Amino acid sequence: MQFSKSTGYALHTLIHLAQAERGRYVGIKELASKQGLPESYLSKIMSKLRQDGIVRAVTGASGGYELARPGSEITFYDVISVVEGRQQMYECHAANEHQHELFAEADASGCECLVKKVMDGAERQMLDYLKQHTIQGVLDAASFSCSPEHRA
Amino acid sequence: MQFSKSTGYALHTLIHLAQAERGRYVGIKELASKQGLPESYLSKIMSKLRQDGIVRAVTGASGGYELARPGSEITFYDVISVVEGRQQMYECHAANEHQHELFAEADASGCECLVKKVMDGAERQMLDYLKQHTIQGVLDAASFSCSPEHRA
DNA sequence: CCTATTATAGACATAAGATATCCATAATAA
DNA sequence: TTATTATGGATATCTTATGTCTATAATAGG
Repeated sequence: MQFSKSTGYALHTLIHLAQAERGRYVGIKELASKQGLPESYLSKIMSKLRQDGIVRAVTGASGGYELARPGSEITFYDVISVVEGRQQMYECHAANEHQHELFAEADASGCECLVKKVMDGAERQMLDYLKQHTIQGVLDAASFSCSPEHRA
Repeated sequence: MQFSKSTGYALHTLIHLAQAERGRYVGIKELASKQGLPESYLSKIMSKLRQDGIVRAVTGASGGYELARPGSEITFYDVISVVEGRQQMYECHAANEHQHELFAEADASGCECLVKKVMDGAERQMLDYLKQHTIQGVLDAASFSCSPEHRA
């Protein structure tokens, strides 16, 4: 039950891009070396982010990546859905025919597995929170909470 | 980013135990067959739950398992922590020496990685929700939402 | 005491997914 | 034309989840 490393890589990379001056394309070398991780691997993650419209990519000399929209419009949820995939966190694997009758009345009444109901509720709490936090939000928090005044 | 099947097995099993009459020990055969899953595997999960004080076990003929405390005092959180382990869902793997200065001032000022801060917040939302839901709560919801009156 | 039953623990096997590497190709700027 | 850079596919490695098997210990009942 852990987020993959890829998720962390993606988030840190997007923050890096959000800090780059607008119009400049940042290459995979710079992005990877800043975090001390393999370029080829980060490439794949960036490729996903591009296919999902979170970043734009330009091939060729002086090419690279840039955010496809402002950091204030890229939520943690957006990023995580792409990298982790969109399956739900809980799947009920109990064999229906053996499962207790209380939890297996889906077709008749719409009464689904109540364990799943709770688990889905928990997931929703987390996702809602992630939807409320953006890449830009982290940068704003950083300039505040790490400012000399705040730290003094 | 999925809960393991083991978590589902554990939750369904505990609900089964909560429904058994008090003082009766339910054996692994019954618990496993109800869900259509291998006994040896469920054994291991039950063993963990016992070591963590969620169920009691009795060996020998007519032995088996029972809840160690009322279902109203066993939260989803309790169960999931045991089965999934207690590590946090997000670990920051960015190499500190390469990471952007904004997020690597932990020792000096207590200003930790702000990505992690958001991710930990998200996790907390989910765990709080899971702490508010109990095994007994599911049974109560079942007798209500699946009752003939409600379904009519 | 003997036997059947049941949980426990460890070793082992298998499958799946995450992480990573490598290479050939396409696109682009200079 | 050349150097640079992203892309995509194939492959390798490592870890974790899942599942199986066996020997052992504990207990109830005869």
